[in-house]
Amino acid sequence: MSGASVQHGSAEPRPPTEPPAGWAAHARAELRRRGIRAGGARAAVIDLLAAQSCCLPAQGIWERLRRRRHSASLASVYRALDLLHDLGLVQQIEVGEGAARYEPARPDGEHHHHVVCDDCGAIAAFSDDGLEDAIESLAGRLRHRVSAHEVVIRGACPDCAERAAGS
Amino acid sequence: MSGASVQHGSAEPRPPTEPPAGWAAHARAELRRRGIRAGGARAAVIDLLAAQSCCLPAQGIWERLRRRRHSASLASVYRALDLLHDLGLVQQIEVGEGAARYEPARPDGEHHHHVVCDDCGAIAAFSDDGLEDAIESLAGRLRHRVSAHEVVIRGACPDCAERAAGS
DNA sequence: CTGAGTGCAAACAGTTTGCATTACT
DNA sequence: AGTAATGCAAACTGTTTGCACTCAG
Repeated sequence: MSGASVQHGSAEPRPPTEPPAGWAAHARAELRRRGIRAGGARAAVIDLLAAQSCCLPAQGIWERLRRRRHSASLASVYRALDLLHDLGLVQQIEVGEGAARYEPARPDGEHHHHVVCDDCGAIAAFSDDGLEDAIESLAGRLRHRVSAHEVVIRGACPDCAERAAGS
Repeated sequence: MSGASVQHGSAEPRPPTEPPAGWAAHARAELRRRGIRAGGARAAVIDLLAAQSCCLPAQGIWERLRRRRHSASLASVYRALDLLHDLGLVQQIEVGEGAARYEPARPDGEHHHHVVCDDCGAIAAFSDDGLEDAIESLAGRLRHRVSAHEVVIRGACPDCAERAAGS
């Protein structure tokens, strides 16, 4: 057993993780609770994020909204994301392509990290208990009051690796 | 033992890690080996990076060069960093402040990661064997051909945490 | 009715690029 | 001498902001 040891750890880059079930409702409730309105653009962004699941750049979110002929200005998308991020409802991720990416943050704290293909730039998600444990342990030893962490792994994705080896 | 278990693991955010000893020479040699010239700006950037040690943004590098009245255009700084990064001589780091940061990459592969203060934005370095082990193990289970990884931890730094608790 | 939310366009910051000039080797 | 490297300034990209308008509560 070695590759097989992947069970609850699920270190395999999974196909775009399933969208967090009640996230949209959760987010909306949170906004309402704070007396923040959510008609128009803000609501559209929430719905879209809830449907997608793996991190999207602001521009990507905006484009998708367009296609759904749910026009919203790019500025409003940024504002909505910024707000949701401040409320801890979405996580902002930097994979180093200049543009920030956003994805819903599950209320239960469950989360994943990302592998970025050196070659084609594809982004996949993975989660690994061993990694989380190591970080938790580390967090206890740091003098910082740790609030979050982010891991980015780089490497050729299966397809690109094969293509490179093949030729 | 708990905080004391920090030995070779050195999970403590260390004061700006000591600059990698012969890095400048190593970098220069590597350039020469490839027939790449390194007078002017490029050399200045190498020297500066070798002296500093923890990640600096491009602008910061440029400013420091100015102060040393070693004028070099910002464009050249970016070009130099880009080149060095392509050659694997410097690592590019994104801590999510919009600007990329750069630091010398040690030839022996030894490296550290960063903790960013949520409050004041200060960046500290740390390294942790447990974390590295977990990532190595994880890398083996991924289907990607892993080439690098980057961990960013966020949280209040000791000073800010204390200040927040104090008031 | 009233202010929070939105759209638009202009402003910004970081980074990249074209081209003429400089200076290593 | 010949060519890679540099400087300058303009172009680009992602993101933010000011202001007038609109719509949800």
